[in-house]
Amino acid sequence: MNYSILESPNLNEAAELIKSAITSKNVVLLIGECRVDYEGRASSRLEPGERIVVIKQDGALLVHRPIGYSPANWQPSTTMIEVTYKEGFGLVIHAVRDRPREYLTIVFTKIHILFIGKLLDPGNFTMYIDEKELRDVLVSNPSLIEEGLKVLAVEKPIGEGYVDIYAIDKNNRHVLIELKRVTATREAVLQLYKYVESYKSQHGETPRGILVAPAFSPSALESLLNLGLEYKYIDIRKIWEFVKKRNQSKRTTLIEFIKGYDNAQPR
Amino acid sequence: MNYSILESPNLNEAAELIKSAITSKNVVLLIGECRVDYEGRASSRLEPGERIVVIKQDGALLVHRPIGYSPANWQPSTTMIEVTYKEGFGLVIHAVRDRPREYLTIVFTKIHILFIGKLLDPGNFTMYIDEKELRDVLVSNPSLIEEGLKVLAVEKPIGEGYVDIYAIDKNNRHVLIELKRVTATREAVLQLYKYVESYKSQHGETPRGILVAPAFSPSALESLLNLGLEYKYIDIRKIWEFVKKRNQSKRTTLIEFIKGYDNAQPR
DNA sequence: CTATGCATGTCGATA
DNA sequence: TATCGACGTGCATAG
Repeated sequence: MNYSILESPNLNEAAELIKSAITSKNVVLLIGECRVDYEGRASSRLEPGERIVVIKQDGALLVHRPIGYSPANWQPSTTMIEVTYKEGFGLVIHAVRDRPREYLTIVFTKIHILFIGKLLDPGNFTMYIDEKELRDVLVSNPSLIEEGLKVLAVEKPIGEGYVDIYAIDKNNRHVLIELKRVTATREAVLQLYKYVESYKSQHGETPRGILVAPAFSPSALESLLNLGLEYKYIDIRKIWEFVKKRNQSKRTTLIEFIKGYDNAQPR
Repeated sequence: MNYSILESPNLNEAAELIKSAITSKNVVLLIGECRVDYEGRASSRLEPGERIVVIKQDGALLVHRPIGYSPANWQPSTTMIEVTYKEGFGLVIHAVRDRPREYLTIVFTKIHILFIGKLLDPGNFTMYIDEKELRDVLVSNPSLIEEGLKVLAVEKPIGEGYVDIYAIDKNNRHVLIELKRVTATREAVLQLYKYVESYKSQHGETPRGILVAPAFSPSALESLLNLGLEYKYIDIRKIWEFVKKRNQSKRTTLIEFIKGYDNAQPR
């Protein structure tokens, strides 16, 4: 990695370095005292304090306070960034986003650390189970939902939306299935209900509606009952087994590897 | 700020430093070559590459790639973090979250930069227009929605939820108002519909339902029509004027200040 | 390009 | 503590 790091740089000098770093698509990382204003969909002000600011190679910008997952302020990657030094004022970073039109202004009065570098990150990122993958597994193995179920369509347009799985049961009754990878709430039930109602008015036939999820909130269960809908628990671990099989799973996960490597690992 | 920074530290030494840094609630920032595995609600693997890892004072952890707003992997603040050095393997960071149970494992094979420091960040963060503020403005100025409207309640419980504004119109008809600060989708319409239906079954009287938003998706408009609900555009800029008045607006925003300071500022 | 729905969403408020 | 809904949600995908 090509990088340079400065401690307590002169703000004027820092401005020049950051400018050219952004032009040449380097990552810029600043740790220091700053304040931040934002105007756009909302409007906010962050009073002075010590923070970490990251400007990424694609113009994404993050202002991180010393606690919390989410940045206090930010700008996604579709951003024009402008850096200037204003005598007696500070180092000013303007980040402007086009759609929606949003302005972010950071003023640094003191920089402790300035890092500039080009990060080489060719590593692949793979997500093993998202909702799509869950759906694929259930479509390939509909008996995980119910014996004798036959899938007729996936993401079938019903009214204004798309039902995750459209199937027919062993009694030749049509079934609309809504999937949730996480705990299903009342919202999910209402979505399914909407599909069932749309289907009814379109086909003059009342289909079964099944909400499939690893867990259900009490209000979801209540709504299901009220609306005459069904539900089915699925075990996400069981799904994993299928995913692993599907992926031929020749590799061990890193976590398993480490567990094997050090059984004394405290937990 | 109290901090220390090391370039290309020995991994073993780094592990010790990071351990005590976490114990003493410092921010830890690493730039180097690592790989990451995650297992929890989903499951992912990130192959080796150069990244920025931040461990915050509350245990929040972020793995940032050189592009993009969002971290490739992360763990929110309710996390136990464990750091070990494994000879011939690397510096291992385990972050375990309790509910939901999730594991994040980072293995560094090379650290370019190790920053450890206690960030002092007392600065207040203020959001000037969020949905609450929008609601407050409309409650104080219901004529922005409709002439002759009188607000009866805010966040009134209806059935299983809360309608943003409950009012009565100039013809003494009750009105349920759902607010959106951004483009209203079909979801918002369904939410409003749910309130109207609940209200009807509770009071035996059909209230008007108005969806108030700065913009509406086509499907939202269609649903509104189908369900016999009304809608009203609001101009977010207009709302801002009211908010500014409400805040007495004695201060100039930082952005305005800078605009005034440097009119030659290119844009 | 817009509309739609998922997300390891996160976060805060509330019952 | 669990649930619910907002979010400057961001983001990918489909039409």
